Amino acid sequence: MLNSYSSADKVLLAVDCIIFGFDNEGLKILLIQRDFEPEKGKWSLIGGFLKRDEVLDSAATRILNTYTGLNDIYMEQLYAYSEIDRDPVERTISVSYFALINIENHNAELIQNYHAEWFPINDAPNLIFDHNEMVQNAIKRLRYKTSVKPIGFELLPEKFTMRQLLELYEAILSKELDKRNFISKINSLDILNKLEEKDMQSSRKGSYLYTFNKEKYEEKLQNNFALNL
Amino acid sequence: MLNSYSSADKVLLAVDCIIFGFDNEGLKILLIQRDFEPEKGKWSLIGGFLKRDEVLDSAATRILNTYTGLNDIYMEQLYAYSEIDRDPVERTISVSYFALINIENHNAELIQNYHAEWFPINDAPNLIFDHNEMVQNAIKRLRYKTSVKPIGFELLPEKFTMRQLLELYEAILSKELDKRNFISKINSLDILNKLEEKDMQSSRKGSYLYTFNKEKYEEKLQNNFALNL
DNA sequence: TTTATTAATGTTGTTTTTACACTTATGTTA
DNA sequence: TAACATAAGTGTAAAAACAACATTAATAAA
Repeated sequence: MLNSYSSADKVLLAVDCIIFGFDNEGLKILLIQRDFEPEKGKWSLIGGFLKRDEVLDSAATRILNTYTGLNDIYMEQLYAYSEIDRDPVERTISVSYFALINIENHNAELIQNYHAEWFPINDAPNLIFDHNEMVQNAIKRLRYKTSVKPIGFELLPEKFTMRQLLELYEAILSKELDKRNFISKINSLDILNKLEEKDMQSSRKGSYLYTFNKEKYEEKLQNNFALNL
Repeated sequence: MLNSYSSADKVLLAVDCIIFGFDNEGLKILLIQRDFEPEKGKWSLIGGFLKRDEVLDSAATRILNTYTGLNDIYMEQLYAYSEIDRDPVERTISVSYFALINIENHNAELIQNYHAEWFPINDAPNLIFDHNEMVQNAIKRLRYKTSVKPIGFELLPEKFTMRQLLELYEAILSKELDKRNFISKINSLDILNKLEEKDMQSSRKGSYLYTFNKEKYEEKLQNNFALNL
């Protein structure tokens, strides 16, 4: 029985993560300042190499966990980048993943130790290799996903206001949305719980807080829907 | 200067192609009967290994060309499959690509020599490894693409009737479409040329033949659109 | 000339989407 | 404590898109 495809070439396989977060300033990505050559000191996506006994999804979650301390995060494979000289050191194919995290949840100390930092997506530094392209493609995918899955919620704190949700969608789609139409569309999805509690930070009147209805949310995650915003 | 990431593991990287075709019997995929171990004699997607000095897209077009003789075919990268034992011989990550070809154009002799064969998508043999899953995901992607790009046209002969186009879309979406609504939606895209010429095969009356308007077609390829069928 | 067959064509009711402005609640300030 | 300032909350009407549907037209064959 054959036990190798001996004539075929082997390559390094990397995983790079586009980690999206959202806070009151807008949509951000988590970047790291490389502390090794090549391109030491330059900004980069968070990444690492696939291990021999590891599945790509596991590598992505391992890498995310290493740099943020987070587990059980929504991640999705995006695309394999394979330009010959994309990494000048050695032929490396990189598979990109995107993750959505609540920006307040991550381990701040950890990311500080790694020289990682959040940047607004429209005001991020130039990145090494083909990472700029990876980010642009990830944004596209995020926009698309947003329209077929109730995915944006991963980015918000547990309790949030309608305004926060609206601003999140505006940041993802980078366009203004009509407040009333947005609210009625979201309500028609029927995945939110309106709480008694109000958030008094943002206004005199205060605005109601919402949480997701986990069950209905999971249900919608299964069956795609169309959310035309 | 660093010239290797010496601690990282290397793996084999394969490319597997889901090749869609369409004829008067419906939507089909091109499969090959393996003539090497493991799983010799079983049906499989057409695939091969990435070479050291080769980009994934090139590998995909090389493989497609090898088995069909075709060049300049629309191909798109889909997904990287990385289960540890997906290939029992050796750890292999496979990147799937899908291609759309006009079933009458390929080199029939070539595919015969390779023991390749067209199968209706709903009546294909069981495939090796994770190839069944790859095919199912490719069908999903094809359906999606169809709704945002005028992509299905790649599968038709140069001149085609509205009925053929309708049946192609019905096959891709696997549902019946209303003929009149379909035609008016297609016409609203404004990417077809209606010829004087009629196809007299299918009826006494004959039905007008159409070609794509290349320019407008290219234009639509840039800017996504929504085609809700 | 009749017949049989498929092609071609438009309208209407329903649903969805968009555009749009005033009132309410409440903390702050005079 | 009354007026004020601020953002929250709410509904409707017009326009656009969609879905459902049946008749006439062209031609080859009988």
